[in-house]
Amino acid sequence: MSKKIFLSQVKNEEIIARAQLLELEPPESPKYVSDDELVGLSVKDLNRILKGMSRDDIIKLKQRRRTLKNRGYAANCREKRISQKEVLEGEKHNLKAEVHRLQRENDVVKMELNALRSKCDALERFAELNHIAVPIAMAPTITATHTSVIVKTEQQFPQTTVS
Amino acid sequence: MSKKIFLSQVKNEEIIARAQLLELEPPESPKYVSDDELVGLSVKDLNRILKGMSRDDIIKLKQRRRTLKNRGYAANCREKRISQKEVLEGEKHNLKAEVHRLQRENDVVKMELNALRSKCDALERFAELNHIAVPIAMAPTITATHTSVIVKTEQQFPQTTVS
DNA sequence: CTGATTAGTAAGCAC
DNA sequence: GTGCTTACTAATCAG
Repeated sequence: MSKKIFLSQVKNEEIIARAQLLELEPPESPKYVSDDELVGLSVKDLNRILKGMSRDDIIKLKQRRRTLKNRGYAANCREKRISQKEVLEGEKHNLKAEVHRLQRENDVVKMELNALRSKCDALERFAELNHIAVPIAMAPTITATHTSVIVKTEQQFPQTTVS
Repeated sequence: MSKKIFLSQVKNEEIIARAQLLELEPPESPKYVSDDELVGLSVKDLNRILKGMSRDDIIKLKQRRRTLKNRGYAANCREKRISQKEVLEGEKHNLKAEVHRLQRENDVVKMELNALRSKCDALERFAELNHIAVPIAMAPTITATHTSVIVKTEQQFPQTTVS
């Protein structure tokens, strides 16, 4: 990849050539207006400069102003396009990070759930083995029907009844 | 929003004018080559056509070919740009969907975890109230230290010992 | 008229 | 020489 050097700002040497092409006064003349000046001029100031010029020169100067303005608009448009792309890429990057964060969080919660489930199962088996009847509110219930959860235990809860 | 109608394909009426401007034969002449033909020509076929032409005409025809090629390259470049943008937007959309899916899954798992935690707590309180000693493997342990988990119960587990 | 956007053109670069 | 990308121009549209 080499650095691409494109035609961007008009070279200084070209200013006179451009002015001559447009039949305007070269930089030496007080009537000469540089590109930067011309685009920056307010309509009021522009008319002040246009005073005393021939109709032809007025049309040409106005056209040059329009062209210069268009040049700026085009550059603006390109810059906007690039920044919009960067915004999209940034949003994508953030969403990717969020997905990874949520996946990690999910894994942690699922591990906690599995650990707690093992413990709960053990308590219930302990109760059953020792013939301890627990209140119905604490009785084993089948809750692990969510397919979204990774369940490593195939243990089926035995139904116990109140004493 | 009105439909923008830009200059795209060169109008048929302009072909002759363009040819005359380039000092080439108009469509009636057997030497005439249309834009589509010219860009589609292989170098071999191009040279066949160039045979017998003046040096000037050769240069001009080659330049026209290059210009036509550039027109296609530019269109191609624009199309690529917008398709890349669409790809980015699609990826962003998919990631958003994935984030929402993971958030829902997370909520489900957390609710299950909280429910199971309540049940486990109740079993342990029941054991303590009835002076039932459980094996150390099932003894309450403080596991809810993960800040990522929404815990609605501030219940602190009492430490029990083996019988 | 001003600003934005589009297709086309030429220049420059990489292969 | 071919293809791509860039800045620039003119045309066209919206406000």
